[in-house]
Amino acid sequence: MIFLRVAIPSPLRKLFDYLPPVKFQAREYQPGIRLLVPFGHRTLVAILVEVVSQAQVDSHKLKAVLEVIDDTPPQPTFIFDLALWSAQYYQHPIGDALLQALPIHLRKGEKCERVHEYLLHAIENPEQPLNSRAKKQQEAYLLIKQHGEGISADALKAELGSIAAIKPLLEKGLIEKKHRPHIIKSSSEPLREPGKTLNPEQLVAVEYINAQQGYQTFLLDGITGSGKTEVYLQVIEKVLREGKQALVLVPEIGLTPQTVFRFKARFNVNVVYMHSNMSDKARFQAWLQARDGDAKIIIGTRSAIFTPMAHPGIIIIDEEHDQSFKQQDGYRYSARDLSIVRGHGENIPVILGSATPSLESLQNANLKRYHYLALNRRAGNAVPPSVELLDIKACNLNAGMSEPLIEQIKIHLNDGNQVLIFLNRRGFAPSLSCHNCGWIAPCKRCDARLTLHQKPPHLHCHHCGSQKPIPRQCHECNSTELTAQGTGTERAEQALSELFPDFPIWRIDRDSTSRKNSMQEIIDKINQQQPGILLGTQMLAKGHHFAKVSLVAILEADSGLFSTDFRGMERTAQLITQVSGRAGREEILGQVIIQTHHPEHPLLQKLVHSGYRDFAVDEINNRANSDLPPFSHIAIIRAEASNAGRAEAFLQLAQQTPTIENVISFGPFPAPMEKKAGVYRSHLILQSARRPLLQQFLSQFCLQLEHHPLANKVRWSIDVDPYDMF
DNA sequence: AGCACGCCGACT
DNA sequence: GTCGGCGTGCTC
Repeated sequence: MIFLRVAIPSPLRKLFDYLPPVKFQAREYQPGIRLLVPFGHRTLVAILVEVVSQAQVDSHKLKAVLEVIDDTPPQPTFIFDLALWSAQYYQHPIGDALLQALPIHLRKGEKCERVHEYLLHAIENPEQPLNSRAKKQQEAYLLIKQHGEGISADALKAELGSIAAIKPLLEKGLIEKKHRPHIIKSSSEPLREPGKTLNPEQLVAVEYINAQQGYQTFLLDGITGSGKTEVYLQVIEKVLREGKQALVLVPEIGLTPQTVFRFKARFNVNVVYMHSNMSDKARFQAWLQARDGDAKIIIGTRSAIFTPMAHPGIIIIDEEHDQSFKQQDGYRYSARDLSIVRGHGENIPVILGSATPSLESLQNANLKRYHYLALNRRAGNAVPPSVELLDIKACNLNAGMSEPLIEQIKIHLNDGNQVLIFLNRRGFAPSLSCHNCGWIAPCKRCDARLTLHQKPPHLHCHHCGSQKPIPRQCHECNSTELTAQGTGTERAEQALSELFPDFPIWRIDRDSTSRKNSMQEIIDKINQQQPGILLGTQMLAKGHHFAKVSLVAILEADSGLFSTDFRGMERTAQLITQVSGRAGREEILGQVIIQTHHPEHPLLQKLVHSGYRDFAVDEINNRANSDLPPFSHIAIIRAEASNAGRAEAFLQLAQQTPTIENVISFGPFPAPMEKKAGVYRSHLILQSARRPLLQQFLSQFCLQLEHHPLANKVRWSIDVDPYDMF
C-alpha cells in the first residue's frame, strides 16, 4: 500500500497524506507533480512531496487524490529543492511556499503545456475565390500572402488592428494554420551589435568574472553612470557563447521597456521578461521558454528567482540593495539571498551589482565570501557632482525650500539646465492642524496623521488608504483656523510655479503617475531637454537617465537620520547617493545640495565628504559594536489582532518558551506604528550570532506557536532576515 | 487561508 | 418567521 504525502496551500506547517486516486493505475509518482485533492470542503491543487508506505493518521481519515495533473514534475528537481529549502529557511508553510515558486497558471491547476503558436499561411490555389466585397478579408489575405514564411495572429493584429477576418478565411480554405517551430533561429553569432569599448576598470571586471569557473559571487560596486550594465552584457555574451542562459533580476520599478530593449538590441537571442503587469498566460509562456532552454536571457523581478533554466549560466541581481527583492508580506523570502543559494546549487556565478551595496553584501566581500569589483569612473568624461550640506536651522523656508537653494535653482534654470528636487512626501502637506488648539487630524484606523491632498481636496491616510473630506472645523475646539503643516510634493509644486512661472514643473509621485503610461509621458517631456524642474519622491531615484539635470536638491535629509530602525541610516545614505547620482552626466557638471537641520551629523558628513563606501565602513563598524546584522542574525515574530493587547499577550506567552543557548529574544514590543488599518501589532525579536542556531530554534518555535492557545485568535507571521522593522 | 456551522438581531 | 452578522473550529 502506498500513500501520497502532499503539500497543500494553507497556513498549516505540515504535509497531508492521501490515498492514490480511486481509478487506480500502476504508475510512478514523482515528487513535484501536481495533484488535485479534496481538502476540507474545498478542492485544491497540491504538490506531491513524497511517496510513503505508512500514513501518519488513521486510515479511515484518509481521502483519495481526485486527479493526477502532471505525469512529470513541471519544474526541474533543483528548483523544487530550492523552494523546499526556502520554505524551511524562511519558516513559511510548505505548501504555500512550493506553490509560490510556480507560475500562477500552474498554481491554478492548468495543464503544463506550451501553447503552440500558429503561423498563418496563404494557400496557393484556393478552391474558393476571394469575396471581392469583403475588403477586410482581402486586405488580410494579401498581407498573409506577402509573408511567405507565415505570420502570427499577433503580428497580423498589429498590422491590421483587427483579426476578425481570419476566421472566414480559414473556413473558406484560403489560409491555413501551421505550427511555428519552437527553436527560434539560434544563430551561431549571439551578438547583434558589437559591445562597447570598456574602460580599464570595466575590462578588469569582465575579465576577472569570465576567468572564474563554477559558483562564485561577485559584488560589482559601481557608482552611478560607471557602466555596470555594459559589464553584465559582456559577461552574458560569454555565457551565451557557451550555449547557456542568463537570469537577470531587477527591482520592481526597474523593469522598463528600455531595460529589455538594451538586451534585445545587443543580442541575437530570445530575450523574455516577466513582469507583474503581464498576463498570467504571457508570464507562463516566458517561464516555459526559460525552462526548456529556448529563452536565453530571462529578465524579471523578485519572483523570477524561481524560474527554471535548462542550461543555467549566470544569475545577475541588479541594484542588489533594493528592498523589493525581499517580499514584504506573507512569504517573506529574499530573492537576492536565494540567488546565492541557487548559484551555489547550480554551480554558476552570481553577480550582485549596485552603486550603493547593502552592508550585508559589503561585509561578505570583506570576509572574502564575495569577490569585490569596483567601478569608480563615470562613463565618458563625466565628473562626479559636487555635494554640499546646507544648514537650514535658522532659515526661513518657502514650501521647504531655503533662500540660498532658491537662488541656486534660479541660476541653473537660467543656464538652460534642468533641476531635480527630491522630496519624499506625497500630497500637499503631511498634516492638517488647528491653529488655535494644536489638534491634528488623525487617522481613525492607524496611529498616524492624515495627509492633506489638494488635487482633489481630501485627507488621505498613506498607511491604510482611508480617505475623508477636509473638515471645516477643529474637532476639539471648533475653531475654523485649520492650517496645513509641512510640505509635500503638491505644495512644493505650487510654490515652485509661483517662484518660477516661466519654467515647466514636472511632478513625479504615485499620484501624478497613477494613470497607465503617464510616467513614461512625463519622462518623455523631460527628455525633450528644455529647462525646467523635476519634482518628485523616490520614484525619481532609480534608473531613469535625465541628461539635462545639473542640480539635484534634497529638501529634507533628516527624516531617516534618527529612525528607530537600525537600517534607517543605511537606507537614507542609499537614497541620497542614488538621487545625487542623477546630477550631471556627460558634459554637464553636477551640483547637489542637501538641506538639513543636522549638518554636523557624523554619518552625513562622511557620506557627503567621502562618499558611500567610506560611510559604509563606519556604519558597518557601528553594526559590529551593537551586534546588529550582518554581525548577528535576526527574525521577527509579528502578531496582529483587532483586539488591543491580544497580539501582545500572544507573544508574551510565546516568549516564555525557553530559547536554546545563544539565541536570545527581545520583547514583545508594540510595533513602531502599533495600530495600523484597525489592527494592533506587536513584535518579538529573536537574535543569534550563529545562523544555524537561529534556524534550529525557529523550526521548533514555529510548531509551538501553531499550537499556541491564542494562535487562532491572532494573525501571526515570521520574518527571517527582516528588511525593515515595521 | 477558506469554509461551514452555529447562535443572536432587524427585515419582508 | 428567516436572512445574515462574524466568533469558532477544522482541514489527510
